[in-house]
Parts: sequence; C-alpha cells; structure tokens
Amino acid sequence: MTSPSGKASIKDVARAAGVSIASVSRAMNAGTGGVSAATRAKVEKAAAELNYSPSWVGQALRGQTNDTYAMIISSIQNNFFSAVAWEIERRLNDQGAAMLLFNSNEDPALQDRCLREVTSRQVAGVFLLCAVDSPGLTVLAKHTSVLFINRRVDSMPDIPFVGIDDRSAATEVARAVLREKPDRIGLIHGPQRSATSRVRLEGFLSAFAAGGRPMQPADMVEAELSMESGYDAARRLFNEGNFDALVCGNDQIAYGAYRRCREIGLTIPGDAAIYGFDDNPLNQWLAPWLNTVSVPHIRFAEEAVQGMAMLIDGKRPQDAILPYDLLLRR
Amino acid sequence: MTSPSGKASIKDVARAAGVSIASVSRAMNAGTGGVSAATRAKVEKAAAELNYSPSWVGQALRGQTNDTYAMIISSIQNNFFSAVAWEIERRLNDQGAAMLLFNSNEDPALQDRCLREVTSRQVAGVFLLCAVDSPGLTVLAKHTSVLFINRRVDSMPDIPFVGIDDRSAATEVARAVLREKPDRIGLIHGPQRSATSRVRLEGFLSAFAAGGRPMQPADMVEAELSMESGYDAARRLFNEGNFDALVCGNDQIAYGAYRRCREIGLTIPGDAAIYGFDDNPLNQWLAPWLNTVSVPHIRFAEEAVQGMAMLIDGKRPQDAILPYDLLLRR
DNA sequence: CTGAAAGCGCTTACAG
DNA sequence: CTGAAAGCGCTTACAG
Repeated sequence: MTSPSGKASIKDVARAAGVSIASVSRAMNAGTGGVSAATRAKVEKAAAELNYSPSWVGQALRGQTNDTYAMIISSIQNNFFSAVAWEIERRLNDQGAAMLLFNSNEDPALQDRCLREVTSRQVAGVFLLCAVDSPGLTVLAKHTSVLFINRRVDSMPDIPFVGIDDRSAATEVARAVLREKPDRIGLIHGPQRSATSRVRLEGFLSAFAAGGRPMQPADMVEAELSMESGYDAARRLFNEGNFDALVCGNDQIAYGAYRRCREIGLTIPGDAAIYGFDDNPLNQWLAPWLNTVSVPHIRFAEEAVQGMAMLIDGKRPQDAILPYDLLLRR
Repeated sequence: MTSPSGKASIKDVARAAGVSIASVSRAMNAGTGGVSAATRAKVEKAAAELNYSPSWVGQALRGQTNDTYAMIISSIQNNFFSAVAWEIERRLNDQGAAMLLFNSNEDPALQDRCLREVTSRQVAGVFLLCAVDSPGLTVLAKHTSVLFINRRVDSMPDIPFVGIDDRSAATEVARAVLREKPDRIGLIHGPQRSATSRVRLEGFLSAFAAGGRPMQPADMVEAELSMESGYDAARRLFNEGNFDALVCGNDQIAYGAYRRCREIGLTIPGDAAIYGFDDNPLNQWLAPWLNTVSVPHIRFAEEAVQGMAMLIDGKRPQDAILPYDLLLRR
C-alpha cells in the first residue's frame, strides 16, 4: 500500500513481501540464482498488489538491458517507409524488444538531434531507413551497431546495407519505357544527395542512351522524394512541352506528377504512362495505373532484423542486395 | 582519451578536465549553481574531445528528466494517423522534448505491451491516437498523464479528449448523400468496439431514417479500419446487389471499397459516389473522387500538445471538440 | 565557485 | 536460498 499514486519501486515490493530487494530482483528475473517457492510466492503477490513492473531506467543503468532499438526514418508520411518500419517493429516486438521511432525529415541537423537522443538512451542498435550524411552519424557508428536500409551513405561503406540493386532496376525501367516507343520521355529524379536516387538516375540515363534515346537536359528535373515536390517538378516539366512517358525517382514523386497530369487534362495511363519506384503498398488500392519497381519491403525487414542481430553479436553481416520485380500495368 | 570505444561518461570528462563530476554536471546544465569561466572552458574542451553527451538514463534515474512522451498509434499504415503523429512529434521536438512511437494495431494485448514499455521508461505523458480498452490503460491513467486523440474509451470519461463531433459530422454526410437522391445506399461502418465508429454509425442511421430512407440491414456491413477490410466488406455488399452510393466509416475503408468498385467495372464517381471520413492527406493526390469529412489534423496536434502541457502542470484541460469540413467532390 | 556524498532503481558477485 | 553492499551515470543539497 505504499506510494499509492507514484509507481512502485523494487523497495516497495521488498517491504511488502518482507524480503530483500535482491530477492525481489531474483524472483522477477530468470537470471542468476533461484529463489525458494515461498519467497517467489510472497514476491509475486506483493508485485501484483502494487502493480509493480521493473523500471527500465534502473535496469538500463545497471547495464543489463539491451532490448531497445531505434529506427530513424526519413519520412513517416511515405507508406513504403512506414511499412518497412512497422514490419521491423513487429519482429522486434516478437522477440521481446522495443523500437523507438524517430523522423529525420531528410534534414542532417534533425537527424543528428535524433541520433543524440538515441545515443543518450543507450539503444542496442540503430536502423537507418534512408539516412542522410551528418556529422553525428559518423560518431554514432563508432560505438553503436548501425544498419542502413534502402539507402546508404557513400562515405560510410563499412556500415551494412539492406537494399536492392537500384542501378539495374532503373535500367530495366528505362528499357520497359523504350519498348513502348513513347513520343517524348520526361524524367523527374530524386535528390542527388541521396546515393539511391543518384544510382537510379545513372541507370535511367545509361539505358536511355544505350537505347538510342539519350535524355535531353530540358526533359529532366530534380525533385525531393515527396508528392508536393513531384507535383512542382511535373508542373515545370509540362511547361516545356508535352510528355507521354514520365519516369519518376520514386512513387511519391509519381503521385505528385499524377495530380499535375490530371490538372492539365491528361488521362493516365491513356495519354501518358507514369513510372515510379518502390511499389508503395498504396498502389494496389489507389494507383493501379502506376508502373513501378516492386521493392521487397517484408524481406527488407527480415534481413535488417537478422543483420542487426549479427552486428550485436559482433559479426559484420553481408550487405543484403535483394531481388526486385518490375510491375508494368497494362 | 579514456575508453575510446565505449561512450564517455561524466567521470571520463571530469578526469580529462581535472575537475569533479559535480562541476561537469554544472557546466553542462543551466540548472543550479554556475561555474567559473575557467572551469566551464576546461569542461567544454574535454566534453568536445570525448564527444560527451549526458546519459539520458542517468538523468532519468536521478529523476530530473521528463522530456519524453509516448504516442500509441493504432496503425502507422494509416496516413491520417501518421500525419497527426508527425505533427505532434515536430512540436515536441521544437520544445526540446522527444516522442517514442508505438503501434498498438488495435489489439488490446499489444497495446498493453506498449503501455508496459512506456511505464517502465518513465515518460512524462502518453498520447493515445485511437485507443482500445485494455486493463493496462486503466492502470496507466492512475499515475501518468494520458490524452485521447480522435477516439476515446467510453469507460474512461475523465481522460481528456481531442477530436471532432463525429455524430454531427456523420449526420451531415448522410444528408449530403440524400441530396444526391441515389437509387440504393450501401453502408460500410467501422468496428463497434470503437466509440468513434459507433457514434458515426448512429449519425448515419438517424439521418437516413430522418430523411425517410432508413437503412436496410442487408445494405450495411461492418469492417475494420483498413483497406483490406473495406475491400472485403464491399465485396460482400455488392454480392447483395448494386449500389450507387457507398458510405464508409473512414477513408481507409473507402479506398478498399474503391478497389472493389473498379474490379466490378464501376466508374467512380460516375457510376457510384463514395463517401469516407478523415480526409486522409493522400486524397488530394490519389483520391480526388472521394467525398469525405475533413478532420483538422494539424489542430489535433496543436490541441493535444497544449492539453498535455496542462496535464503535466496538474490541470485538467477541457475536451477539445474541433470544427470539421464536409468535402464534396463534384 | 567547488568537491565529497547521497541517492534515484536496479542486478550481481560476495558472504553466510 | 538469502541479504548487505557495490556500482551503473547522473544532479543537487551540503559544507567549505
């Protein structure tokens, strides 16, 4: 009955059960040393009455707990990212661990703030879903298990990576575009600060060139990985003329471009074909017209959780370059 | 140069700077007692060299830190929910606080696990975006600041709430439907375990009855708040006949119904009008055909953060029932 | 201004 | 099996 308002501590339980705090700890944990049945019963009764659960903070300080991971995601608004995050969280939960989720918003300063938060919380490992290069990241990687998902930071080749071969996927997209023999191809690529966007762009450009249709600078424009930015980019592009094939750096950009197409009266996919990247889980519901690259987000989660376990064990997992599928809708 | 691999502690900094740990603490914190310029300089130099940042765990155990909040969200896959979560996180970040995000997946057992996680981490307060009723919730509310967003738990009327008047909004939706004089109206409502879904259903039913078109049981079906479930529900509904107006419990359900409509060859909004609820941020990009209730998610975030601040201060904020907008697309 | 010390909640060698 | 004690990283009265 002690401290009816505040949260009960191990001391309260010990007092109520008439045993030492050491016995309470032993009874609560499978760990070192057993306790007699009588002690266990007393402790369990007291714990139940006081609604006691051990303080994670106390445990963490003691240095034993290592069951918390952090996920830094560039944008929670992107359903592809949030699907990966959720699949990872589910798996961690299943093994009794917890995940803290932070948004970096593609901003190095904000990412560093997240990382500081993460560091001070002594997490066991950090998943970075679309990292940006930032000073704090280099420091973090020195004393924490870190894993890149979907995007790596070029200056940190030692950090394990889970993703696809974006260059080859982009090449395949470009070839599929060429097979349709469009009159004019527009390209809205992602920000070149992102290694993934950069590699995708290389794939697009080289395949178009190889197919005898090198991209014209006037037909290309850069966008952030958002619907808003894709919309703006499409607006600029269509000011230059008409396009019947629009190749986009990811699905979010494609959604934005789609809206602009509608506004200027184009029917999709009748008047123009739009190509994205990721296969956002929304597509099957809301964007059946979108051609895209199906990135295996469930396998991303599996590989990431597995790779992290290896890292925690002190081993360096292989980079996982997973298979993708080209999804052409017609 | 101590412990080059592990994270530097306050002791390492004190040793490197040649001062006591108390002085390090004072130099790092604005709090009690200043330090001389000389001491501060030494500490800052040492801290920078060792890349020291105070351990949140140590601070939390000491009982001072209270800058962490938790958000329990029912599904990260719903863009409306994730938009609210992100707006709240941004605001907390701006005031130097952090937010931990957990998924309950509408599962009481999983929600309780999240809550246990939350409790043991000594968070300052918990935002519940679409809570379910669970034993742990009642306990948590006794010693932690808790706030409901978008959905309340009926058995806990004392917990502050941020939301809209769902009954009245549903009534307006139903009236708008009737104005179009559809041949046959189908209704796919949300799960009745959710107070919000229940109240919306009441609004729909009473307005239809008042308008002289009481709903027939065969024209109604219940769904979970997901696209998958909305799709299934629509399939069942269309097995019963044809509908040219489909009223859905939320936008996710509406997306699922939309897919089913496409599959059976219906043009939206030509052959049938679909009505949702929430105005998911995606709509403007991907679902311009959807009629819906625009729920002010930014204001949800503002009110929630403000209300939480009051709770922390020991005051009980008023429930915030915010204005909504009917969005009719034609 | 500064340092030694207490104490937050825990776990685990160490004695008994 | 059990308890007293040390110590994880911090902050803050308490002396000086």
